[in-house]
Amino acid sequence: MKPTETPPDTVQRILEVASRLVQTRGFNGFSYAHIAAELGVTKASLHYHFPSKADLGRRLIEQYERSFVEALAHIEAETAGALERLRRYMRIYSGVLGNEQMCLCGMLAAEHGTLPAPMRRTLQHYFDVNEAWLAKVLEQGRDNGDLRFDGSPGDVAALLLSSLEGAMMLARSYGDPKRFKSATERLLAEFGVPSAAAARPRARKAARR
Amino acid sequence: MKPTETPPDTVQRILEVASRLVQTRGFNGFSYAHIAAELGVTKASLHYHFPSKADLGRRLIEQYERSFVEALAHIEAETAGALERLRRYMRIYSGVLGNEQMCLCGMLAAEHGTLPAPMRRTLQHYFDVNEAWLAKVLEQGRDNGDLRFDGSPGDVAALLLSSLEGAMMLARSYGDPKRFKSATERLLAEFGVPSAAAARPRARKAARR
DNA sequence: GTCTATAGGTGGATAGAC
DNA sequence: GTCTATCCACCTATAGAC
Repeated sequence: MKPTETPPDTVQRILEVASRLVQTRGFNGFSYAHIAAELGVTKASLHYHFPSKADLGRRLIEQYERSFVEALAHIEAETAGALERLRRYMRIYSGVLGNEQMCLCGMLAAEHGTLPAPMRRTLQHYFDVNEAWLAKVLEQGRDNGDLRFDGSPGDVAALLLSSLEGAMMLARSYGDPKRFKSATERLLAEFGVPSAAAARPRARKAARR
Repeated sequence: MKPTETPPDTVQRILEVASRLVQTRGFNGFSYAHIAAELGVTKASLHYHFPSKADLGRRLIEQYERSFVEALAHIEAETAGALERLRRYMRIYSGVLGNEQMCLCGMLAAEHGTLPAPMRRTLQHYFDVNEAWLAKVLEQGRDNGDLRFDGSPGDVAALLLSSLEGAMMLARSYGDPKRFKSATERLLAEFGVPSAAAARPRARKAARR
């Protein structure tokens, strides 16, 4: 039995609203006043749960990373092929963009120059975890023949992650999610699979010139 | 002879400092006070040249786009091959990143949700111009055999631009320009040239598995 | 064109009552 | 835990002297 936990969990509600605000307006574009207004509480009570904004920011990243790690575990449990896993990975970002939001950490990466040091370190960790997961999937896929690419899995993972973040940013700026979809499909086709994406390896190359 | 122009040009000096501030701290991360302090003038005199911050922001984008258009013209004048033009294009961004700065417009794209409407429109135009130039180079390169890629030049241009912006953002966040270099080389190799990059078309593909 | 001075607002953060 | 009240730093912007 739970002893005396707050049932709807104030902390969680604050984090949810704050996360959405950062993902739409950026860390320097939202304030305690915004959160307070949306939740119908005062700024002071927010400071009770999150003493400083740097504190709030750090915990936002930590929660975001946790939810990502969970999602990645689900992907590994529910899919077998490397290509399908990459697809699912990209679909996570698709979902974020569908809500007209930017990836929390992509947004913070842009604001890196003004972030408190603790947030920078936590942010780094998020990217490291993502890149490591992608590299693992890429390597396994290459080794069992699902995927084909040149160079190290780590380098490809880094480019993949960068491209996804950039594509989200531009697609959101254009207000056109199709831009993101187009980018992900091409990335999968180029890096992932000269075999599976087109069901006929050379057919599409013939479309050149 | 020049009649009575302000020699070091106050407006230009303001724009230069402001641009650097936006590219390192973001539009919501700098203030008139920052510029004033660096130039040794007062905030009030800045407002004389740029009445509102939205005004300043819009003119920053316009100037950034102009300098880009000039650079693109130089590239077209000095190089012939599509691949070399793409390389030169990427080198522009490399130079920006080398100063530990983000692309002005990539930064603003992240902050899109909080930008004044006039800035949003001007920003869009910058991306349109870049994408159009890239698409033109890609199409010409494909038609004369310099480049090979599937799909429309426009789609590839969009991915290329997105990937570059994303790669800049992440590389700057990691404080590691090599991450950007690695990304651009791979992009050139994948999209640009199964022939020129490796001087031996199939050799690198053979490195799979 | 640049200054001083200031308006009017919002930022993050704290003290202390309830 | 949440409130009222308040602090002080900073923000964008303007008025008016020089």
